[in-house]
Amino acid sequence: MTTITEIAAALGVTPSTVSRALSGSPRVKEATRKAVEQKAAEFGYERNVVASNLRRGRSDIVGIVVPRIHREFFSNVIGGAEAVLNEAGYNVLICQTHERYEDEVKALQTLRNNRVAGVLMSHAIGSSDGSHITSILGQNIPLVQFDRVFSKLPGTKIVSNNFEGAYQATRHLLQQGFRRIGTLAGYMNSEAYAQRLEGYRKALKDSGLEPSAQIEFLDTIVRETGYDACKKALAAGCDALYSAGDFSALGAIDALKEQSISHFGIVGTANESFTALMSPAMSSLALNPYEMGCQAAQAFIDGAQDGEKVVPMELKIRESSNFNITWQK
Amino acid sequence: MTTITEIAAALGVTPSTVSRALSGSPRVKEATRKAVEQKAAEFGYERNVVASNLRRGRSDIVGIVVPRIHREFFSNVIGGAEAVLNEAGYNVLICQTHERYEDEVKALQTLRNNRVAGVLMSHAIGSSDGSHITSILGQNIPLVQFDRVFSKLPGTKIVSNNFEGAYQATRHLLQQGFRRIGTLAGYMNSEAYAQRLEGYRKALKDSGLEPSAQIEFLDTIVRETGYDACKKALAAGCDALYSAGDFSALGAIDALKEQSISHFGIVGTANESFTALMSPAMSSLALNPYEMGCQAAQAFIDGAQDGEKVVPMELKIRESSNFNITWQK
DNA sequence: TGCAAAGATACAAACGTTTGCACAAATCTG
DNA sequence: CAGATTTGTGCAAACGTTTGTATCTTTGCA
Repeated sequence: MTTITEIAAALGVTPSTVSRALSGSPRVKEATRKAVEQKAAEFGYERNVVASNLRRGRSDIVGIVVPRIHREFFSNVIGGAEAVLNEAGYNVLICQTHERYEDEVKALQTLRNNRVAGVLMSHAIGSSDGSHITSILGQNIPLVQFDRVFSKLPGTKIVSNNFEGAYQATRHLLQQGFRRIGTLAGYMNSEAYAQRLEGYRKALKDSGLEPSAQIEFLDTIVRETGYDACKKALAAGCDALYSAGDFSALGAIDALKEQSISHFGIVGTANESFTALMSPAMSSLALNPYEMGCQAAQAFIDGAQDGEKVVPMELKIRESSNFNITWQK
Repeated sequence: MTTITEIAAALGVTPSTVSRALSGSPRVKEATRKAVEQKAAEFGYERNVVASNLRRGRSDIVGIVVPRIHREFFSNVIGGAEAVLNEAGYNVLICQTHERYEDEVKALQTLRNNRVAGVLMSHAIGSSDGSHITSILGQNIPLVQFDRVFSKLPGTKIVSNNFEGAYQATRHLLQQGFRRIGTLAGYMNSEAYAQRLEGYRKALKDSGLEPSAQIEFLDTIVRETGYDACKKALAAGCDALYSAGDFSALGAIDALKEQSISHFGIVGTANESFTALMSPAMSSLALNPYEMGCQAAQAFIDGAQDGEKVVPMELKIRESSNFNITWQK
């Protein structure tokens, strides 16, 4: 690997001049810049970013921390963020927390130790308050949160209109004719889930129905827990469920198919691609992950001011919320 | 951020001693090591990996290059690799190529410039020979390829038994009673796809059938091209398709449902999760991505010797390959 | 007790870049 | 044309570690 020192030697100038020439400083003659650029090309020079980062005290790497990359939602956020960041000259270091607090701490430490330029993150279910985040990142590493955010932390937060969305989804079920609607509600240490629960409750109230803790199934976000909760919902006389996640809705459908239930509506959340492909197709409250990723990246580039940006959700109406549905294997 | 120099000063020793103490060198007295470790803990010291990497000429980051992370196959490979690599003290830098040669070149340059410890990759469809890979990475960065590999390149290759798998999948269709079986065949600059095509052909020949270029639909890996190819297959009198990918198989199914075809079998490849959830459920030749990721990571850790490791595929038999199937919307 | 061997630490250079400051040359001003 | 300003380059330190070599201190053994 050639260095700026070698280029400098070949041209009879100093490394400083080469450095300035290559980084576009105005303090170098146009002719020298040309000469340097030519020699650099000739030698196949590429800046040693490790040295550069050490000297500058920061890197062009932006860390993205997500619970799991294979969730479509997150991989699409990453896709959006990456597109914007690459365009702006940043690279992306992706860390998974597997929903565990310990892994989240490790990931943040890794990113800080690598002196990343910033962090975009969606916190793990296992981390119930954000104090570790700021204490690890300190003052110098800008933070942008998306989807699952701790609103008391500094920096920009990119969120969905969870309250509105859940309200619409629940109202849609009511309009279809369902009357006793339960919810698979996720974890309450996540503000996103808490807001969805509130939206669901508001929709019930606005229709003159009283929310009941008996049919609010907390902490259900995976297929298995969705299955279990749905059985309880059936026992409790529900005829529909608004699920704050698609996988728990899938589990609920497992239960419905198993018992060949009729007139039981389901709306999930996230619009994972399987929802459109399964049969009957699942209605789902779509997030807009790619857009959220773009906005998170842009917020970082713009300097991560405090504040919240809302990306709207969109209800995708399919067969699972049709009143006349019969669930069969 | 505290440095080893500060710790050294606080203890009245030199930075070298601190460095050695913290990195477990046998050349420091046990008492000093204890003292150093205690002070480090007290100061909340964390090694500046950027400086460390510069000095050592390499980092603990392993680059993973994939076409797209939101393909389940790849995100699961990444998951497996990450598990093994984290365990061994490495971090993971993920790059997407979006199937484009130019992006692949950029990704590899980024990784090299960051002095990654190694690269695990699955090449883009757009890159038709691997010469750029070795020329960018050079001698010092070990390379492990997985799934889509260039076999002439040095380093370990982790592959599926594509030939065997496609042979079994096609034979399964034959055994079900299908007689004119076409294939949605992917891109021939990828050895994995080429081998699947060969396996398919062999299965036909072994049943006394002659492969025909007319019903081998090359370059079809996405939903749209699968749809188009299936229409041609129907026109050509096919009664089944072995598809080298799941998304093209999905497109084919779109065409079958549109025309309410009966007795037409489909087997896809990759076992994306939607295949089991859709209805009728799609038979698919499952890869073993998590295991491939683990093996790729392990091969890197073990030193990336030349050679090939084969991870077996497994045929998941579902409804789409049942002879009596009728496709309906 | 003396001397060699081993053990522990210090010294200093190096990794490759960036950047404040100094300085020289070129240009401008009156 | 002298002095002031601008422009272009060099010098040298710094970023925080790591590591080969040198130096000093123990320890062991005769």
